[in-house]
Amino acid sequence: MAKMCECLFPKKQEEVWPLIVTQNVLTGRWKLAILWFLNRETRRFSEIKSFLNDISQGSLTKQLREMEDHALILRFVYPEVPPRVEYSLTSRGRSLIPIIELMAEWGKLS
Amino acid sequence: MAKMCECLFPKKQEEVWPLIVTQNVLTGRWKLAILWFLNRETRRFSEIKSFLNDISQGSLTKQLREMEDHALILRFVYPEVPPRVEYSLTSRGRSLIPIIELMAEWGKLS
DNA sequence: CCGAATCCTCTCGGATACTG
DNA sequence: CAGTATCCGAGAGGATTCGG
Repeated sequence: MAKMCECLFPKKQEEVWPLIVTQNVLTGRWKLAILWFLNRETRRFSEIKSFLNDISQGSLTKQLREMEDHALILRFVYPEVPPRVEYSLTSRGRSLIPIIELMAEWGKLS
Repeated sequence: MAKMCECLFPKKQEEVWPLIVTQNVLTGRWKLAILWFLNRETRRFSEIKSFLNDISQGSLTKQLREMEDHALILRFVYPEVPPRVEYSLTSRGRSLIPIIELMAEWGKLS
């Protein structure tokens, strides 16, 4: 979404804060699609990358890190060579799925 | 959201298109807040501006134009001097409110 | 295979000044 | 009061290279 950000609203607009919180968490070019994709099942880095087939490795890493920081996804590194890394939704991340689905619904009808 | 954009997914990922459509429509620093605000009632330009009290006139105009282009809001100009302009949700815009509310809910609990 | 580090580009949004 | 026109800076995201 263009940019969703860390805006501060004054006291009297406190009611919109929660909305902005969610906006900030979901802001990022690929995050919605990633959530959508991980909802199906746990996925490897390379699987996500090929699903979003226009994304660069660097960008994907950034998006995943941010989502991990926001506690939306879990990162598990297998102690293997070559490395294998799997990403899955946390319960917090999974709690965003209803929003994703509503958005998908809306987009279908539009 | 940071940037929500006009990504093209290949055939096999067609299922995410609708999600991306919605993302594109909602992308923009102030759009969610504006939808939230206009849902209460029709508002004048200056009312919206003071609600989002950090926004500049130019930015507000841009956001509103985009939303108008996406047919989310309606713009009505009163033939007066000085000008008075009111913005309201279209039914299409109103159909986004459930999403907004879910997001607000989520932000409250987080 | 996955990711860190750089560099680079481009777009969004803010600041400012000006108009009817 | 509402809007347009310009200019500008910040930061998101892409490309590339290197490394474990």
